[in-house]
Amino acid sequence: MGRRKIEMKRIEDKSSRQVTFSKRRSGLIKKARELSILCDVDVAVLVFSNRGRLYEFVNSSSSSSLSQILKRYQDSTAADGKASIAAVETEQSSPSSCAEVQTCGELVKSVERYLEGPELENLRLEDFMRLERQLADALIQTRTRKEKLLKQENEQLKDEVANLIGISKSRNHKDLGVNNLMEVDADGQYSQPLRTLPLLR
Amino acid sequence: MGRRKIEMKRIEDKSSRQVTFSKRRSGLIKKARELSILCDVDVAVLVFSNRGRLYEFVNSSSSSSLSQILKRYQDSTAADGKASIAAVETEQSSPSSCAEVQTCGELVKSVERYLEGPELENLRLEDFMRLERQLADALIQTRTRKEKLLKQENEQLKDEVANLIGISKSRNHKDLGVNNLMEVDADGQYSQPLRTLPLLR
DNA sequence: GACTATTTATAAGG
DNA sequence: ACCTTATAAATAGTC
Repeated sequence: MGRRKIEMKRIEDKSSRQVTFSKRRSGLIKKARELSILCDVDVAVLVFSNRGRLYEFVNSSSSSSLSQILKRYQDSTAADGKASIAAVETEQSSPSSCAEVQTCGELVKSVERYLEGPELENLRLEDFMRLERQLADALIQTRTRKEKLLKQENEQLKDEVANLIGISKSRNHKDLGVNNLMEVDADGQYSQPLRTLPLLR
Repeated sequence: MGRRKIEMKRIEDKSSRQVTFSKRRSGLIKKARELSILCDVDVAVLVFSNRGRLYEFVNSSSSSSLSQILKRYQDSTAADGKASIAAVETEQSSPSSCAEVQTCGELVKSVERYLEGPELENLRLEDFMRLERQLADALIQTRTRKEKLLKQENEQLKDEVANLIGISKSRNHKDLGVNNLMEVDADGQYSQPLRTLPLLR
């Protein structure tokens, strides 16, 4: 149904996959609504984005058992009442202003869900052995990344301090230009001088 | 999409409503499958005919939470004794011989996705600080649970060994019944005697 | 997000 | 319930 026929396989380009996801998701939900109206039947559609967000359609006159199940599900997932609340398509939810934070929150949420859920009781030893390894790995990677960022921040701050000191020192000079400031900065850690510095001249 | 445009309201003629139901239902499920394939997301579609039959689509790699919901739902309907056997339209929902393992796998998957994804580059320090805490907590809880299970297993094995080599006190008794075995086991760690033990008498 | 060339879904009819 | 076909609707590519 487009300019070209497309192969039925995962769309590799991330951007167009996202676009298609958005279009087809709303198409699917529209069709679900039409089916429920035209044929007077109960329909539920659940779509989970890769970020863990839920888009759903459930016609209002759905059987109580179904809506109860779904409600229970939403309650369990909407533990923290912020952006993690499932986006409900019928109400045309607003997109998140800060996807990366939500992504982080999503991971945390799924960890919490996992550790708090009733499934926990049913897991076997091997599952916990495996999970432990995975979490340990994730923790290591997270710590590595955190420390890298801490270090970067540290060096930026050092440079900033160095520059500020240099500026006060160079007050003795007649004509301190941008080029001089850049030389002071040079320690190979970042390619551009702090943007605020030129303003201090 | 037909010879004529139709009003979006319940089709009154029973026969054509049935025909439309059949056509649109399969169309909806086809679209659901395409969405799940093209965009690599989890999709579930549930359609209940007004006779109570369930037609569903759930892509096989669905998240545990989803399949658990569906499973719970199916259990609840089966218990009600309504339309006991769900009619599965096209794709069979994931057989998942062991839902809890899938749950574990799902968490791992989301951790991996999180740590491999391009979003990682956009996160800020605070996100990693928070994530580290969460992962550390999750790790502690996982280790606690793992060790508890290890301990339980250990004690079960000890008892099993004790029973096998006849070290248990009960050996001195003439008539060792199940009740006695249960007493031997009693250390508060598990409520039932091992099912295999009675066979060993 | 809007536009259209196409493909796809499907309403009506056989 | 299955085939056909005219037509409505969805949507892939594009800007």
